[in-house]
Amino acid sequence: MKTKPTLGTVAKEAGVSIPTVSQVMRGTGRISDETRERVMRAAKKLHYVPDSRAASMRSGERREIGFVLNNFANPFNAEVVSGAVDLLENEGYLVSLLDGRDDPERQFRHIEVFIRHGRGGLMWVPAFGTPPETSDLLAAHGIPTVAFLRPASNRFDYVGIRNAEATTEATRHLAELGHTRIAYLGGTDMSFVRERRIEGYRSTMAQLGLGPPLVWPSPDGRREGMEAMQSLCHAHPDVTAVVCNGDMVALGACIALMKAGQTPGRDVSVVGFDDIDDAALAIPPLTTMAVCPKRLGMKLASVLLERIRDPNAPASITEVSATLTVRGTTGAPAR
Amino acid sequence: MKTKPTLGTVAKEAGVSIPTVSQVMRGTGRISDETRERVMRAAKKLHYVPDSRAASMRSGERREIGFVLNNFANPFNAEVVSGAVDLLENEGYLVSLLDGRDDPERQFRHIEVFIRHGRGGLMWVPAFGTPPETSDLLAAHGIPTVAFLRPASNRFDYVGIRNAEATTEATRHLAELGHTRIAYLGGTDMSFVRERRIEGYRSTMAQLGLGPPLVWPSPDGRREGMEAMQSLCHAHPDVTAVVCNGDMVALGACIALMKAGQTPGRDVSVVGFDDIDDAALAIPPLTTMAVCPKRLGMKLASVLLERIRDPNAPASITEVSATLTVRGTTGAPAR
DNA sequence: CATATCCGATATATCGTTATCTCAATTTAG
DNA sequence: CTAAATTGAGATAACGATATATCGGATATG
Repeated sequence: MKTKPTLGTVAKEAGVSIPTVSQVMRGTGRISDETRERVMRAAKKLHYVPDSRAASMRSGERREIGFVLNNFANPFNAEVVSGAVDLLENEGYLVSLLDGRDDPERQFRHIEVFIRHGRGGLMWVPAFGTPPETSDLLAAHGIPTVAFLRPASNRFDYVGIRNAEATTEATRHLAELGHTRIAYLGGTDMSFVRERRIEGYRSTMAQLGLGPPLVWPSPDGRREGMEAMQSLCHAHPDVTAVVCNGDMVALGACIALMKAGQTPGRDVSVVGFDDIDDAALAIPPLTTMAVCPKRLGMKLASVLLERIRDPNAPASITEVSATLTVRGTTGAPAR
Repeated sequence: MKTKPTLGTVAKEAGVSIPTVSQVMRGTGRISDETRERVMRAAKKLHYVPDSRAASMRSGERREIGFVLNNFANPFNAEVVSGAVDLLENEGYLVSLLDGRDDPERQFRHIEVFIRHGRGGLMWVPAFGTPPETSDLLAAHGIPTVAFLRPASNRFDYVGIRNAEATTEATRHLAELGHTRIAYLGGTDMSFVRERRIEGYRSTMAQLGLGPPLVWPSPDGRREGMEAMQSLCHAHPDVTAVVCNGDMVALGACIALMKAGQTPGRDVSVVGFDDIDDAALAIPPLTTMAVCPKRLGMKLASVLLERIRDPNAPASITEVSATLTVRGTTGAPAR
């Protein structure tokens, strides 16, 4: 048993022609019950599995999807992926993932890899500074593509979050509790997402007549958030509340506070963003702008499916709102 | 620009034959500098990307790998994947993931999907109760396969952890601190991994003359671990230390303790397993049996690469040790 | 000057499928 | 009882690439 079973070997085993086996396997054409039976037996005996690469060459059908994102390890992304994969799997699609690490050149190579390997659709979180080259490549191959979180080009569908609206709500929530020195914590470069979120924060600070905005950068991740919060507290001890760029940074900020003997929600208030699974479980549980990453992933996948179904429809824009979810890390400022 | 560029369209653009373009793209054969130049220009202009499906049909080369695991969301798995993907990416392979959810039937379908889509190698965490059918299928297609964590069949390579050795060390550590009522927390069905870990725990308890072993099941995950720990504490308030089946359960157990006003490492000691990134960051930081998931993933990938290189070598067994990493969640029992 | 060698490119067959067409045998209609 | 329709299957040609063989012409060899 060394050679892989093909239509040919099954046909020989069953004593019929190759097209006949093909038709039996797909349930098309006119086949007598007796022949069908014989072919099925032969296929089972040889463990025949059709080769979808060969099939898709001829038929043009592609049932593999690529997903380029920027940080596997981030739970927000993991949950988005899980939602998207669930939906696509049900429709008979196979999803493969590549980590672009927010590097435009790396992303370009990854997209090329997906095209090379015949993916019939792409989901993609475009890195900051993506060259038009990348979009041209996708367009030249006519690959159904949905940009996620950051719009890449108006040629593609886009699924994202109403960022400014969310940070506006977060900032207002803190102000209503009585906070006046509110900082923005997290993110590094001026990515599309961060820009919008800071915009919401800034404009609300100004509108409410609160002090000058204070933006403190931090890479994504629990440890990084912890370290950034430590340096922020050191540099600006008067800050009593922070709006965070993401839950991981927020959880890190809480760790920093607790290490310094302070209690999140009492001494300093913290608002996260995303509502990853761990947010509700943390001690204290994290107040956050919830977007339900799993649902977002399913939305993303369904937009892609629609695009595949109708490649000529005009590019769509889908934005979902985040909802303020008050838990334990926000409260009135200490006297 | 609607039709996807192929060797044919590039050949026409450059005014040469199809095989010539193919040779230029792959850098084989004898091609004059002038022709090469012309072909390259045409390829760039048309955004040509070779179709690896067509190529692999003819050449037999497969550079796609499948990975069937059982829980995307678990950070341990995420880190293993990240290690494996890093290594395979460098060798020019593309990895796709499917979540088998520990269901043998689902796994069988996933493996079939991977075969159908022409994967040239497979990494696989076999579900408990995998039927011989699954191995037969893989064998019939001659697909290089490495079983991860649980050996599926002696036909395949296996990469795993010395589980019994690790829980022996964990239990001994707790006993040396003075604990006598030590429970085992986590896992549900009697999977290969859990069986071995419990075996190490049981035998050490017996060897040290400690009370009857107490095994308390829990699904994987922070929340589940928390709930299981709560019920364990309720049913057996005399337990002063727990050996956990994984870090997520251990972190959940710590949350349960803190919610009950107790301090992990003072009132009750907790030992995790895996050493995921969050373990060191938790408050208090988690004592755990460290296996470095990223390195493990790379090991897994390298075994697969060797298997692909030499399909006829005898099946190998690779086991790595976990090392006790003492942090903040273990200490002498309270008076 | 005839023959052998090498260079640069093309012709052709093939991988495992599916789409389309053909075709003999059987059934139905008139 | 002949003509038309139906049935069940096979023949053939793609899909986009690669492997192998071929081939004219330039160059080198004896």
